[in-house]
Amino acid sequence: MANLHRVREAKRLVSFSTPPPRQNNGADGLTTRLRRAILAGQYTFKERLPSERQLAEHFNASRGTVRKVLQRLTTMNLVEQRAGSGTYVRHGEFADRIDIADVTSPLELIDVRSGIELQIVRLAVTNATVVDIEHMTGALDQLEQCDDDPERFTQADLEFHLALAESTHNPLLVWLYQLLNEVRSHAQWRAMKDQILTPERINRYNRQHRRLLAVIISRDADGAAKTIQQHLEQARRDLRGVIG
Amino acid sequence: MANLHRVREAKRLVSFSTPPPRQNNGADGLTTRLRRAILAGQYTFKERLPSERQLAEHFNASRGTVRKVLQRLTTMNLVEQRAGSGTYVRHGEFADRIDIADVTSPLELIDVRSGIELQIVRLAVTNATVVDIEHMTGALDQLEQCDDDPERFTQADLEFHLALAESTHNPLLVWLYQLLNEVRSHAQWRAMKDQILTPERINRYNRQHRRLLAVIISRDADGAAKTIQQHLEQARRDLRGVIG
DNA sequence: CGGGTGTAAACCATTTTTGTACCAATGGGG
DNA sequence: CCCCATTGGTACAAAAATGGTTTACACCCG
Repeated sequence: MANLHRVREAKRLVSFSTPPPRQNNGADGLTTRLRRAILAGQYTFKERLPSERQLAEHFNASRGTVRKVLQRLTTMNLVEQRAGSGTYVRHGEFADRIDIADVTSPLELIDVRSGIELQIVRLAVTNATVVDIEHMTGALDQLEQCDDDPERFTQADLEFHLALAESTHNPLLVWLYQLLNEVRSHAQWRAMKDQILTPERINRYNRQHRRLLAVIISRDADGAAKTIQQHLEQARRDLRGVIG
Repeated sequence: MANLHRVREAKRLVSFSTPPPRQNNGADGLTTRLRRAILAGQYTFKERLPSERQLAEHFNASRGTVRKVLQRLTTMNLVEQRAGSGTYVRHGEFADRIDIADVTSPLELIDVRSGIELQIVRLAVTNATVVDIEHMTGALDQLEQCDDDPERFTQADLEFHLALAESTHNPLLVWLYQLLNEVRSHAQWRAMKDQILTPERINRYNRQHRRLLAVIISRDADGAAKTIQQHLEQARRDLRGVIG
């Protein structure tokens, strides 16, 4: 105990404004470490990762802890355990956003957007505040000044729909929508943009946008759902017209 | 020393600016140091910071002092203490570098799932093949053998819904759904799972699952939409019951 | 002196981790 | 075909870590 005291006295002199260190290697720490490793692709799809006992030794933890970690990863659907065989990576079938973008057709994208955006307007009707509505109105004003330029229209359209998503006040929904936008820009969509976005179509889209904002302001849930469905159905039709 | 203190007190009474910074390791000094470290984001959201004893040693203070500091930080709502577990950062929920999973509440997750899954069943009705239906049937059979174990039920439920998603033959949709599953396990969901999944509720969920599969097989789009909406509405209700 | 502050030590309750033993399933080789 | 080593699955108790609490002591300063 006397020794301890001496050490502490010594440290006291060197004690700077150093913030204390963080600590790792609990079940929580291991979970994030392994999860990151898998998401980063250090273990490829269907690869068998080390046995629980090996992992335990490697991470200097007990098998019970490793087991808890693997269980969490299992419920995350990142990994699959087979008794007597091993633990296999279940993530990465579609390894990256870029890959998923490559295998996604514009029509498939619209199918997914339909689900997301319908939910967005539903929640927007109930959750949008006055400030949100101001944001959307501003974005819509900008949007309507892009009648002729497909490039600017695409950008402004994205802005408007993003403001719409944010008005739900659901961060997960916003996050998902931004993810979809990344796919959207990578997909073959860009190639057809110029073909699809004729001035007449842009005008029609803008009328739909204006109507959509109106029904949201009037808190008309059914009307909003109907409007967004018409909007996306229109987009789907236009797309089909260009493709086939 | 005595003089210095008296001067400080005098100044404080006259309420002049900036009391001389006691950069020492008193409770006050430690509070501001730790508070700054947390506000500066040196400890990320939900991170477990060192134990009281470790902090005490690091700051060359006694555990009692550290304890007082942490108590203040707790009342400031910057930090949360759990007996037997540790002290966790409660601040920085809306900082930039965080995982979306950490900031998503179970209710928000259900709102998003509603949109996605509704679209999934819609597309499943039109796109599911005989093989897909076999997959779903198999998953459902397994699901119904987990009446009593919340852990296994969660896993089997995930499997069933995944088969459902795959039956849409829309890779983007499947990819998105798997993304949601990762969030689902990270969130506070894990903590409530055992409270929510009582045997009766599991049974009710399974009846809804069975009905859902039936309407998909019979290609009844409206019925499927209605069923999945009821299913998620039920989940939302159960969740609300546990939370509030 | 008395009040405020910091230190030290001990003990409790809870949670987490570890250690251990055994079982069941898998897969390869004799 | 059977044997057997390896793997995950499970259960249980001991040990360790952690916050919660109390008590006693020392110091400083009004």
